[in-house]
Amino acid sequence: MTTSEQATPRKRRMPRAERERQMMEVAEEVFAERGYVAASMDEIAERVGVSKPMLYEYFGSKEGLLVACIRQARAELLRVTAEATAAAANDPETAFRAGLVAYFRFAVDHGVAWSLLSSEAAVVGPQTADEVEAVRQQQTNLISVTMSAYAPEVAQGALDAFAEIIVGGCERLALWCGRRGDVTPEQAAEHIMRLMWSGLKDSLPAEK
Amino acid sequence: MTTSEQATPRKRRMPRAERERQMMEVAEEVFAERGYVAASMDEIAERVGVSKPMLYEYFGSKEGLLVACIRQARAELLRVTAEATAAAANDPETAFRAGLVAYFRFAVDHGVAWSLLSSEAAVVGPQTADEVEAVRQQQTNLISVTMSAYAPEVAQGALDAFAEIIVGGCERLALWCGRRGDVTPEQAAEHIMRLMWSGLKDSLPAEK
DNA sequence: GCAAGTAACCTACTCCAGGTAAGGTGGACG
DNA sequence: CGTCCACCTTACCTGGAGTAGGTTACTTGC
Repeated sequence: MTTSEQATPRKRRMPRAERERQMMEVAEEVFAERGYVAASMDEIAERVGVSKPMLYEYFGSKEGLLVACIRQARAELLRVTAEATAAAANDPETAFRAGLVAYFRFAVDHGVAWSLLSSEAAVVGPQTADEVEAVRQQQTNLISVTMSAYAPEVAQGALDAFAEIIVGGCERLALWCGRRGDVTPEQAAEHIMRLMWSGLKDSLPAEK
Repeated sequence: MTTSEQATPRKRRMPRAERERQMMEVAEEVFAERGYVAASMDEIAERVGVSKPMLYEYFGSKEGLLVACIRQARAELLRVTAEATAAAANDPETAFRAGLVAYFRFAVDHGVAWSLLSSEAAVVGPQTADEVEAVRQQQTNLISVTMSAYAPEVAQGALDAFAEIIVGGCERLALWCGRRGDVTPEQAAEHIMRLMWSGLKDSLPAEK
């Protein structure tokens, strides 16, 4: 009887790492579809084709599962934005624009899942809120550090404030782009540049 | 026996409107303290000094209660920002700054409760997400309309994008101010002005 | 003053989803 | 070919959202 289950790909045993990846993938889908609160661990388990205690074995709790998803996305986001800005390190304007483009491209690629995570996650509990906040702080920090390399003598407080504004503005704009569907990352970045570059440049010291 | 309950202010019957206001007040507190998910209707009911079915009688569901809180805050926010910009209608720069100050003042006044609501609410379900989104759209719209009054010939798309960026940047900056604790609304507004005014002005046509 | 009506309120439940205890199963390795 | 461990399951507990139905006290017409 256990033989020849035609279509169904016969329940497989998997090594932990692989199962974890698969679970996170499914979880991201389900969270995106239903929203975190409405998503049930039973459904995620069922879609993975595994029983609920496995999820708890590997992630500890529903929130833990969400945190794992966010953490992975966050690492990816840091990688792409940092690489983009580093590639054009000699020119602040180009670097800034490249970072923006990379950010918006990431948002587009991860589509619904990322929007929902980024706008939804905080409600859950301190753990998750911290995790989402960490994503923003990481980006804020990247921007702040990059700027202060170009403008060492500007007050740190002002730079931090600018970084917050940039991150918040980008996040909102990314959501807006997703809603409209017809805005490219380059166009989005251009909007940010138009609105902010002039003010940013003026606050930085004279170019070398 | 029903007489002389010394300290406890003897359970009072209240008209619906008053009870509703009181419930929303308590709910805002509890949501802020525990976060939406962790907050329990039983606790809210107990703190109000009333039984759970009353909450359901008046608000329908836990999410309904949250929605009511947000909706009230939203009306208040619209009022203060619209009034502030209208007061200086002849000068765009002053109007913009006044609106910013009013926004940040509101964020400060509502403190933790507002931050949590604004950053937490979306996770709950479509109802709440829509409600929070409506707050932002309301502000976005206000900004967009105000701008297009000054710059009728600028493409609507660009104006909308700017409005989104402004709203997102302000939201993030407000949270940052709350975290630091020592930033006044005026200073916050000044940060936004420094970063954005120059770009905004250049995108608008020559001043009258 | 008093019956009648209704708005405010309560007790006592159901049900669902997060989380857990305790135990099967199959392949790797001596 | 036995035994060990990682992978996996069934069957349960618990707490909080939501509800059915009854009770109390305030108002209103006479």
